[in-house]
Amino acid sequence: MKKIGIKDVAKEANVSISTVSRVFRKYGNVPKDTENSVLEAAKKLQYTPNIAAQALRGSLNNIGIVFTRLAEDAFINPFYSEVLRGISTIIKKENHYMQIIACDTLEEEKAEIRTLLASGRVDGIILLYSRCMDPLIYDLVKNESNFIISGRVESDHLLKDKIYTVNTDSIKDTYDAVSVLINKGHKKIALINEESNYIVNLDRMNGYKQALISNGIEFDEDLIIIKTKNNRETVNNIKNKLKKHPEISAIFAKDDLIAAYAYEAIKEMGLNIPQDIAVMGHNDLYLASLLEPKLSTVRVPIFELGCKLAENLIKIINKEEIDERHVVLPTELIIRESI
Amino acid sequence: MKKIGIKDVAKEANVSISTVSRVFRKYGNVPKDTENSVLEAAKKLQYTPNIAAQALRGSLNNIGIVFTRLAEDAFINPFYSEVLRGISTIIKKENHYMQIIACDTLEEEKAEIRTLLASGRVDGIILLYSRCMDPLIYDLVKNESNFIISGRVESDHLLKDKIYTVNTDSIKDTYDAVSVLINKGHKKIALINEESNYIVNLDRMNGYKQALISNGIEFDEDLIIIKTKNNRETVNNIKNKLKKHPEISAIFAKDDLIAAYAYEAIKEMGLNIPQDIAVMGHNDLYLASLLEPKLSTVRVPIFELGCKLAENLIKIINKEEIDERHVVLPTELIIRESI
DNA sequence: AAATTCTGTAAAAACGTTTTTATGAGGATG
DNA sequence: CATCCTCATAAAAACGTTTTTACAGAATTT
Repeated sequence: MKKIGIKDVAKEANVSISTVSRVFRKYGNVPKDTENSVLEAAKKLQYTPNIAAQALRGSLNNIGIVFTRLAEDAFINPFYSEVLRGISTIIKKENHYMQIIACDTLEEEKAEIRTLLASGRVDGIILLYSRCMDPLIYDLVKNESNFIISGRVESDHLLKDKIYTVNTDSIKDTYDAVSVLINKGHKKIALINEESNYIVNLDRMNGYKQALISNGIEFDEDLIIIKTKNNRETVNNIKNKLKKHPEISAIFAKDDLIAAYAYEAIKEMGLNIPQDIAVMGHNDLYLASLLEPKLSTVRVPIFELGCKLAENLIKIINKEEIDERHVVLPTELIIRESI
Repeated sequence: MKKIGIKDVAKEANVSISTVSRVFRKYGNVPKDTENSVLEAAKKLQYTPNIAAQALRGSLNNIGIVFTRLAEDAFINPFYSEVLRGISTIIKKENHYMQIIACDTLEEEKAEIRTLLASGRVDGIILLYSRCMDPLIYDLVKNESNFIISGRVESDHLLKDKIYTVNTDSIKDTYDAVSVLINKGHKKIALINEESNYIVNLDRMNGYKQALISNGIEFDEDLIIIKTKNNRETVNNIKNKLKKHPEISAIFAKDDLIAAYAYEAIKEMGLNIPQDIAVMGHNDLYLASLLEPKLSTVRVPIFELGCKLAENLIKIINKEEIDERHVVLPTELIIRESI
């Protein structure tokens, strides 16, 4: 089955190649009847413009979405699904396409992104994370690449005024959430966090600490639990911590998914939520209201986050004005049954 | 910043364009020292081949992944995340890329897929679903498009021998799962299913019916609950059904996510799982073991499903031999605490 | 009526590769 | 020493568009 191109349409319609092109590109200067005969010929031949040829003159209108961490972890958290949904909504409206990027190592990631951008496969990328002092950022800025970050960079980052982000105020969110626990009378509050090389996790820690301090509670390093890759291990770590510190009466989990592990640990120990231990999560995944008792958490407008990321990235690509370089979205404390 | 191309590299290395190309394409007939000077020049100039130009001669090496249903629903079920993870693993190994496709209407979907394939943006597509008598299938076969289906088509589908699928034996899985409930003594078993225009849902219904019949239990249309878009509504529908038929002692849910709604309904009614009502799910999402009590379910090798889909699609694209046109993956009954 | 502008279209250049064809220099063969 | 290979490379064609430039002929202005 021979591929049909603009040339065939031109022949069929008895016009030149350029006329066909200007009909499709809406270039103007083509009378109605000529346009009609071209359109008719195109329809008859089922003509679809070749995207590679178009891209050779312009762009593929592709944007890359970078899932970080090992590919293993990349898609598991429903958070990502929801961001994706937001991105997809905008991307489509703007006639762009989404390319998924998930790498196994940081080195691979950097090389892959470089190639993707340099080769023109994508016009820009969305980083769905923010690592501390990420060399990738420097690389991207140096190459004047189009990109936007979900999250934020260090407050004193040298390139802060050259990059774009969409974020929630993670420190304040955590501060508020932990404060609620404190106001309920909890004095010993454990924090379950993830690896500290992601800014968001630093922020959680920071908000947690500040809440304690500003309420006159001493920060105790030993009340921090770090989630490991092995879920069972995480549950056991939580149990051990609870055994070691029976005075712990509340837990703040960095993410609802992690809060679920806390639930598991607590229940396995025969304790009750919230009577024995209160639990607070973060993100308000749909999971939160399925847990028993229903999880109190911080609602993050994940879908809107995705939309804003896509919206602004496209503006960046088109060199349009962006009002806010660093967008901060509002969150909401959702109190359910777990505290 | 001027974009540098093969021409610049050629000039830098004092060779012709074709020599540079054959170095990169490993075409042979180029001595080590020439090769080295080309490579050096390329490195110095940070040359990356333009993907659009390459694609104009060959292909973009893109495959499209079609999420069906409204974009709203597309990404919510962790099932899709997991399939995606599998696909991504293979795709990368084969030096291909993934394009996400999610449409709002069937009409849009058909047009979009047609354009995507005809324009050369993607070389083939993976359909993450299988609709009954889907006109799209006919369209794809007629156009000799490369595609593969997650799921299966009707047993007597005219094009059955022209398409490729990867699936689990959904009828048998359901049959087995429901049989377990029956063997435990349950006689009135409700089924929570989804819209009947997807083959997988038909299969669930079919397996359910056959299990009943072969155990001498009469099928009762009124024990079927269809999930609606509104989650709260679904929970209420389940509650109403349980009130109307207090003799119901077990529920089989088409999907773990739906089983979670059953949990909610049962708990809100003050009943206990599994003492009052046993619940069985399907898919073994990570959610299943987080629910309280832990959900019994059918484990589907979702990751492997994704891998196989990608593997075979790439074979189809490369016109390689495929041993099985319709791959059926094994499943496993996981009995936890909910029955 | 001549000069100018406008319209509609064609021709051609350009995009950056890959691949086919051509070519010239040595080397081997008769 | 003429012929034929082989090797390394260059030149050119091709991929399918978009866009610039060119050019007739019609319409308008002077």
